[in-house]
Amino acid sequence: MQTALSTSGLSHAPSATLLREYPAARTNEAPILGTTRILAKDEQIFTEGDRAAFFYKVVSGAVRTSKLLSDGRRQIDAFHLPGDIFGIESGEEHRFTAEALGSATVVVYRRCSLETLACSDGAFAHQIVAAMMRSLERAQDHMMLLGRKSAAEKIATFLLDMDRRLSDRDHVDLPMSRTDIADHLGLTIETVSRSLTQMERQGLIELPSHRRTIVLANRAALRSLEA
Amino acid sequence: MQTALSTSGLSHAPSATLLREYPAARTNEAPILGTTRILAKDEQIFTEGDRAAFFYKVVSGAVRTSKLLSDGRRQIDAFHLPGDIFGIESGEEHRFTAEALGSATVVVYRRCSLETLACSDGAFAHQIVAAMMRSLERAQDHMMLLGRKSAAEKIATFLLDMDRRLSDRDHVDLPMSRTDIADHLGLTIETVSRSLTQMERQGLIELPSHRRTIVLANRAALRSLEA
DNA sequence: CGCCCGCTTGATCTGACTCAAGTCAAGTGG
DNA sequence: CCACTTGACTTGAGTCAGATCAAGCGGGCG
Repeated sequence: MQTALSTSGLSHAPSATLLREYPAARTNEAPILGTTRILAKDEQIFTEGDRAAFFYKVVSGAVRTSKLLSDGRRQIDAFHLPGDIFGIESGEEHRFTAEALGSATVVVYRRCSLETLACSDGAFAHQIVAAMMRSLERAQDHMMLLGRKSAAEKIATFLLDMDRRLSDRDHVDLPMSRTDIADHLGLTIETVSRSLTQMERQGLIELPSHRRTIVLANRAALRSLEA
Repeated sequence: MQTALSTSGLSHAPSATLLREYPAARTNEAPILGTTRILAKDEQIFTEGDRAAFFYKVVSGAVRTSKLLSDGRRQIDAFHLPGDIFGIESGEEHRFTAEALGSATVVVYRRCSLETLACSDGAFAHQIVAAMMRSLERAQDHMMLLGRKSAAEKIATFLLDMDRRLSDRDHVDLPMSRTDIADHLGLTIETVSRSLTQMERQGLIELPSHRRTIVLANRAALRSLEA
């Protein structure tokens, strides 16, 4: 598996760079090598209950990790954007399903057990632990949102978060459907739609195409709505 | 680094034993020493924004960690029971408030930075990482509960979880108030109360004293209610 | 060949109505 | 007295059903 010549200028992590060496063939940079995998829209990366032999880092596109209840109700715990690591488990099995939101590319790393991790190369271990901590912090903030915020507050928080993580200047191009947003925020698709429409009426946002581009016209007002 | 002769018989963790050496004076057992601290009911251990110089393990009693919204709405992210570790942060500040539920005892450990952690003693680091992973897994399961479960399902899940974690045979002695339960499950105190009353009417539980003792009369039915 | 048009499809939006959970205000009992 | 329960009423968000919008497809035709 030969790596493309140029991964030049691909700094996709907004925060600290994690695991720089995603091209598969770059040997000796880290104790664990990664191979890239290209995914089609909605392609499944792993399911709840799968043996957790690997973990992943998003290179391009976006990934959702979700859980299902027996009757089909779904909770999307997180959206993973370029630079984000997902699929780390302490047990033997994946506790989520991971699917590509659109077409996407991920790097696959062989799982290292927690024991191995702690003893292995410090810098590498540190990156993994940092990714875990970030997941934990996001999950904790999200519990506040799910348990205590109103629909409008949830949407405002979500939009500002997406803006921060993937803003193209003044607008956000969401990689996910309304259904995904609803299942992430603990709402229904109708409530998501109505909230967005109302925010547009109030001049907080613009929805130019009835699709996935959203212009944040008044970030300050959104922030005050966030609660 | 000498290991102690005897960390005799003090296994309070229901799961894998973590950090056995809480008595303060036992030197040289681990790279980080713990001193015990005794807390009164509702005493604050740290608040959101405090410098995160220490982390903690519950010895006896119970602790809640919570976040507040500007208008006072509260979300309790977790209850910590004997053996549980809380207060680990990746940043410089605590992101939660921690308070004792009743009178409680905790061991205080000096914080080690993530960098130090990764390089330090393998067994110790492993215990910390395992505690973080457990927090993450609990948070993830709790997001499913907060986002997608009904009031009855939330209560059933909560009761079974408490039963598992501190069951005294057939009944549970809850260490927290209805208000705490409500703020943990994303409900109001009235809804918690009504749900419990209804479960009693249906014969799923018994509330002998109108207080914090709950008899789980029909665990199987509770489990099917859990969704 | 390339364009237009009608049809289909998938996603989103909207309106009318329902209901689970919240709010407010008394009780109750340990 | 304080934590908890209960009842009466309200409401935010869900459900159901249908409309709208934007793409994509395929065939006929200039």
